[in-house]
Amino acid sequence: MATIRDIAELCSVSVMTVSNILNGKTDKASKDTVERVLDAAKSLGYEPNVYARELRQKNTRLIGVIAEDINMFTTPPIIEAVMAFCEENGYRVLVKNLRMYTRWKDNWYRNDKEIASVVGPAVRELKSLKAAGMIYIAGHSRDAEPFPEDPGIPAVLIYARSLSGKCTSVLIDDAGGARNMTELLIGKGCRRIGLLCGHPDNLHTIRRLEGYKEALLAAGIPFDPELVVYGNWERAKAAEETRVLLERKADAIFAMSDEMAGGVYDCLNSMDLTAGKDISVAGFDDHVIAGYLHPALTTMKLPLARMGREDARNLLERIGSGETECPVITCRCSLVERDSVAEKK
Amino acid sequence: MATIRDIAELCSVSVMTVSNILNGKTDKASKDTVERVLDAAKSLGYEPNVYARELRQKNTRLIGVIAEDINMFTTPPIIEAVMAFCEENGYRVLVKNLRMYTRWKDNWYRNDKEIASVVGPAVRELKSLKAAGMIYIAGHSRDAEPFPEDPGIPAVLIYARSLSGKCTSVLIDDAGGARNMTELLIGKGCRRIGLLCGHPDNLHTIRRLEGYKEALLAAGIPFDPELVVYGNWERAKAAEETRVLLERKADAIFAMSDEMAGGVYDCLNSMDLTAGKDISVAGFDDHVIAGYLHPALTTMKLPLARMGREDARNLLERIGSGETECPVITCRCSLVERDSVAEKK
DNA sequence: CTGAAAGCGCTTACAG
DNA sequence: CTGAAAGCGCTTACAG
Repeated sequence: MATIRDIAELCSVSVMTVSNILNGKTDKASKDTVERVLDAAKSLGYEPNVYARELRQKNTRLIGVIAEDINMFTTPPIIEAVMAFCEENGYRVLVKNLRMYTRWKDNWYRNDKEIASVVGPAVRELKSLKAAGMIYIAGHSRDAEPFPEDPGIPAVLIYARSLSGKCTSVLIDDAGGARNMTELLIGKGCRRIGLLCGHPDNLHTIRRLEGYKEALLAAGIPFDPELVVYGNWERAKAAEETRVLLERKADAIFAMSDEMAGGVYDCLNSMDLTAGKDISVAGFDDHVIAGYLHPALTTMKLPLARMGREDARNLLERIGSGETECPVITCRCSLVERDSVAEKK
Repeated sequence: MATIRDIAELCSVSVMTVSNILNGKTDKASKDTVERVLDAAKSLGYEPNVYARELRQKNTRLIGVIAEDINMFTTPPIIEAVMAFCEENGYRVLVKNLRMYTRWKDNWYRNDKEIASVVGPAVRELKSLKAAGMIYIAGHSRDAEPFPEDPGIPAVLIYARSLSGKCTSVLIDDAGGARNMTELLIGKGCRRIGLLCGHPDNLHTIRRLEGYKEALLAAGIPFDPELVVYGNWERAKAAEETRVLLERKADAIFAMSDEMAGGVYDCLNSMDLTAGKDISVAGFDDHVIAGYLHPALTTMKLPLARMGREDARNLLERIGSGETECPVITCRCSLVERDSVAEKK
């Protein structure tokens, strides 16, 4: 590996001139020298030694990403977008995977103390690596404070809301997505839209419920609490709750996740009913399964890539500007119409 | 951040004594000193400066992972397993995502030159980071040489086969998986098993076809080339080919991927036929969609986590031992029986 | 059992 | 426009 010194010797200049030129401070040297140094660097295949540079400088070009679980279907598209943006802007990205799901199955998000015991070391490692910024990708929306001791560097939360306001938060427009889906259903003539929710205390649940109510209100349809049932984001429970909704004469079922919509289909199948024919069914997420359910599921697509990009953009901006204001950024979902919602006869 | 020097001053010893002790060379110091230094390190919250260490040492504790695309469903579980194993053994993992799919859609694996133009910089970066080892995660099986110029450090390929033998290759036992699935089908009484393949020149295709033939041979069933059709791993084409297979009186359809099995279901649905009732259908992968297809799809689960672990294990072993022999490691699939295969009446 | 010195490859004031 | 010197935090021979 060629070093700055090799270049200096080759060009008969000092290492610091080379350093200056390589760092773009070309006004400090004559055009001739600049050219000779640049040529030499190229011909020697010079690559700066990251360790030497970062040891000396206080600021690195490293962004640390902490993902609660890269096996959750929402995480890889976000990471991909974050990496793309950061790398285009000359930052390296280091991903730490907390493996929450493997560790504790579904129970992990109930236990903030255990989470802290896993997040802590990851944050410490990134700080000892002198990361210029940190991105925390939560598995789902909630109020969270992954950096209890002030991170000390710009930080962004995706999918979670920071209570302290010390991090930017990037969130899904849950209310808007649910409102739009409910409007679609109303437009098709549905009047008794059953809402199959996730856990009651979950932020996605709360916001999507708001959106549902807004749409009803705007259409002048009275809100009937009987038509709102709670599941646990899982397929099996969703199938059970579907039966309840059907007994209550729902003429459409809007599930808050595609996996739960899978449960709705299970129930319909067992009763020889068909989505989009006997009853309209809608999901949320645009998970891969949506297109393979039969009939294909109409759903709201999560703006994962956009969230990743907005997130990285905000972070790099704050790193560059020293801005300390941390906004809450909300990204819109988009409707994907397939075959499970039909005009009501 | 506390440094080695702070500890030295606090304990009134030299920095090198501290360095020795912190690196486990405790035989070079008195028990008393060891204890005092360790205590001081803990109370100061000492974290070694990675940059300083890696600058000085030739060997780092960094494993570089290059993924062709982390959005492929096979990749995250592999990365997760790799990270888990490496971190348990004190290695950091840096993931580079090549974003092949985003760049070139489905065409990327046909163009080795363009691939090289993207892989090259990633490899160079990892080498300039002095990675102790490299892992390349391909999107699918093929003969590949991601490190055309000798990597110079231990390297492992997942999902691809190295022709040069300069990398360990970790592969799926495609032949075994296909053999087992075919045996299952034969055991259920099927005699005309239609095989819905991927691209003809693809390694998965070739090996799974072998396994299929082996099972037929063992059962004394003559191989009928009419029952083998080729798709392109995609759903739509698979639906078309299913029709061909049905015309040729297949009594079961074994699709080489779950996504193609989705196409089989599309065709059956359009003809009012049901998998597991009118005809047996089997897939390969155990992709999430398998459980949401209706009836749920019987398939072969890919050993992704095991591949990741075996891979990391081999790499760390070779880093530790200096062993240069590069084995080809094959991991078995496991059968997941659901509802799409039934006893033939 | 312990330490003084050199050096990894770079950047940062400072001087000329 | 150019350079000599110091130093980032650590480890590596070498000496005592």
